[in-house]
Amino acid sequence: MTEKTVSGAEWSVLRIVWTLGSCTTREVIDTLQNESDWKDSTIKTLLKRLCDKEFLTTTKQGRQFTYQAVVNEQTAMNQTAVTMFSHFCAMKQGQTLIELIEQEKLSRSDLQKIEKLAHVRAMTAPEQVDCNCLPDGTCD
Amino acid sequence: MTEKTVSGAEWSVLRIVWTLGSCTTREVIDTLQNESDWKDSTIKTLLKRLCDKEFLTTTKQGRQFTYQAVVNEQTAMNQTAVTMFSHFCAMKQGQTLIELIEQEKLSRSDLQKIEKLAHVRAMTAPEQVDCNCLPDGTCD
DNA sequence: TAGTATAGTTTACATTTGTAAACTATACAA
DNA sequence: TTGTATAGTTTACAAATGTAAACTATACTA
Repeated sequence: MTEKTVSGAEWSVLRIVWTLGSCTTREVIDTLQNESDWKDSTIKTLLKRLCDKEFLTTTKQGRQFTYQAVVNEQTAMNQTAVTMFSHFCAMKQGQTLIELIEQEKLSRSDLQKIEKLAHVRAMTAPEQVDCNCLPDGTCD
Repeated sequence: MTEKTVSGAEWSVLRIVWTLGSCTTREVIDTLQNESDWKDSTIKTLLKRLCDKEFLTTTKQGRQFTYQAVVNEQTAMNQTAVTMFSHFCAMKQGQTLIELIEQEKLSRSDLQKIEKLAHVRAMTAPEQVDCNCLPDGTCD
C-alpha cells in the first residue's frame, strides 16, 4: 500500500487535465507544448504513468483516450502542502506561512478569510509551539 | 548551473544538523537512529551527498568531520514552500493557505502576525487572482 | 483498396534517490 | 608494536524520474 506520489513533471500534466477537464491526449499535448518543449512521446509517457498511478482514468472512444482526473485539484494541492509542512520543524512553520502570505498573490476575499481564521485560531492557540526536530528536544 | 535540490531523506539529515548545530557524523547518526532505522552507511551517504551539493560544509579534526549547514533552516523552509506554491494554480493558492492555517499547530503570536499581515495585505489586494494553469485562460 | 497520418505501446537510457555492504585508513588500547 | 574499533570512501543496486525514439495499430484519405 505504498502511497503513490506525483512527480514534478507529472504535476504539470495533471494541472492541464484539471484545467481542461475531460480531455484527449492531443489536447493535453497541444496545451503543454505551448509552454514547454516536451516531445509528444514524453507527454504520452507522463499520461500513462499518471494512469498507472491512478491519478487519471480514461474513457475510450474508438482508439482514442479521454482522461479524467481522479483527484480534485484543490484537494491535491492541500495534501501536497500539508505533507510538505510535515517535514518542517513545527516551531518554524508559522514563519513559513507568513512568508507565503507575503510572497503570494492573493485575492482580497482569501486574505479576509485568512485574517478571520487567524483571529479565531489565535484565541485558543498555545503560547508557543515546540521544535520537533529531535526526539527529545528543542532547537533554538 | 542546475539548481541543486534536497531530497526527502536528505531533508531529514539536514534537520538534524540544523538543530544540533555544528556536529560530527557520529552525533548525526546517533540522533537519526533514534527515530529511524537507517544504517550508519546510509546516513554517511546522505551526509556525503549533502556536502557534494554544498548544503553542508565540513571542518576536519584528526580524521573526523564536523558538519555545518550552509543554508539557514528557516530560509530553506521558506524557499521550499515558495517553490512548491509556484507549481500550484495561482487562483487556488489562497485556499491552500487557509487549509494550512487550519491544520498546522501554530503559536498565538504567529497567528496574530498572520492576522495583521492578512489585514494589511487585504487593503491593496486584487478582487480576484486569475488561474494561470493555461497559457491563455481561466479554469473554473 | 492502398497509403498515410495519427493514437497508442514498448523500449531505452541517464540521473537521482533510497538504501546499504564492503573496503580502507587510522587513532588509540593493550 | 600490534590489533581493533571506528571514521571515512567506494561500490552497488533497485526504483523513480525526466526525457524520448522506435514501433504497432488503425481511422480516414485518395
